[in-house]
Amino acid sequence: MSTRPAKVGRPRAVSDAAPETSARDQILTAAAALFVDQGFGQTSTRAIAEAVGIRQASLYYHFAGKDEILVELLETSVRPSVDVAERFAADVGDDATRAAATLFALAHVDVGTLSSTPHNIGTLYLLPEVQDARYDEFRGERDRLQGVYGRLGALASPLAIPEPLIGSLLIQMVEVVIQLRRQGVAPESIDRRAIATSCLRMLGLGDDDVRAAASTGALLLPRP
Amino acid sequence: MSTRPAKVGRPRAVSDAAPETSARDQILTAAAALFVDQGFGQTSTRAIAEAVGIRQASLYYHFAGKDEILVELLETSVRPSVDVAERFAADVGDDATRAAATLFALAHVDVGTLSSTPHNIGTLYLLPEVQDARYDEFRGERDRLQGVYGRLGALASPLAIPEPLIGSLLIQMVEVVIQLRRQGVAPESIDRRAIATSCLRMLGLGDDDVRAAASTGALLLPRP
DNA sequence: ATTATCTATAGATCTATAGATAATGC
DNA sequence: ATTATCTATAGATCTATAGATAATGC
Repeated sequence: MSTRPAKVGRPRAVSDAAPETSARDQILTAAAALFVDQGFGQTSTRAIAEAVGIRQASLYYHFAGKDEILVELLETSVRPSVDVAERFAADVGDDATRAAATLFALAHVDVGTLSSTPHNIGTLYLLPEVQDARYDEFRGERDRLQGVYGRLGALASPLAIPEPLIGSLLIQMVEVVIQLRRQGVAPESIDRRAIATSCLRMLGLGDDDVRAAASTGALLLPRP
Repeated sequence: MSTRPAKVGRPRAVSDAAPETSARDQILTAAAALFVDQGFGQTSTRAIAEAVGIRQASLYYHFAGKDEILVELLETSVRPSVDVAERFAADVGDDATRAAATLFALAHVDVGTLSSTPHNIGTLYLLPEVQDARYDEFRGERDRLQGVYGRLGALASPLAIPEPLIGSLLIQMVEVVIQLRRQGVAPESIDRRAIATSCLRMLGLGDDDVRAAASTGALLLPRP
């Protein structure tokens, strides 16, 4: 049997439910769950601390305040998506067929991510508080993600839809997952392929092109 | 010159900026603006009162609490949409062509409504607080709206996308307006037709069918 | 008498800081 | 000595109620 590493610092008053996880991560997880279902302003530092099993004041050892917790949650949720998107988009050049396949793959991955995230964390982006200047950096990353969707979509589409609208519409379609989960749909039952192909159809691709893009795009997906 | 009607009740300490509007409506408007851009939990009753130009305690003469204000805002924002949707959908029968035209018209109207609403009030639906049982009735109305979109979409589409996903996707596409406005796009510059036709393409309609549905659907629109 | 406001305030938070304490590390 | 917690609390809110007041209505 594994003896767990002895812990530095005064022990908690309430015994630690997840001793393998760092206190910092425990806080992030608890806060995410609360922000998502009660909102940011409605969630007190006390409620977060209680969920973790520490005293309210102990939060401040790890974070300067509630804001900092949200900043961290937002950054870590969007950064990986942007990285994937820019990696995918790098190889596309200006080939419409390839753009369509890449877009399929990107949408498929993002739908998967949004589906499997622990507490429907995607919702955080919808919080009104995120409009505040405090979260500019996060919104900047989001804009980059939307830019990638817009460029791929404009390239793949035979139509002349303005690029900013395309980007917004595509992201919006992918984020239907957030609303489905809110409505109680089981994350495993969400059909990634159906959503990704809907994106392609929205762009005006015909049946055959959609099918081709989906097959080629499937090859770009990470090993399942 | 019009002499405005004498006012009952103790006068306000601060002079009334919009004497034509009922206090109740002034409160709703001010609260909507604040909820939308700071969030519900972050908005204090004091802030609302201050925006209106009354004392914090005076709010309670008109509303039992902050919740009641949000309830009222949600109800009045969704009810008209549901009414329009059900009126539109009533005449469709099971004719796919007619369903497509009706869906075009419905999407066009809703995009227009979301575009022209004073404070991007559509955002309210995205507040996490709205998940609470307190707002069940509102969510019920929303579900009806989504149901209409789903039925029309399923009828119009040559594909076999599951109806619940169709409804969610269509509403989601229409609500791209909310995100566009958040991103600073001018409401007048939002292209209703482009969004409504995107909905039809997403369903798998070909170019000709989309064009036909848009022309027929345009006839269902209220006089502009 | 009724209406719509006001002033004042109780009681319940909530955030953030100061300083103590109980572990391990060296 | 360092780390991660604790206890205690100041000071700033915030919500909701009680009761007074300044208009109009009858």
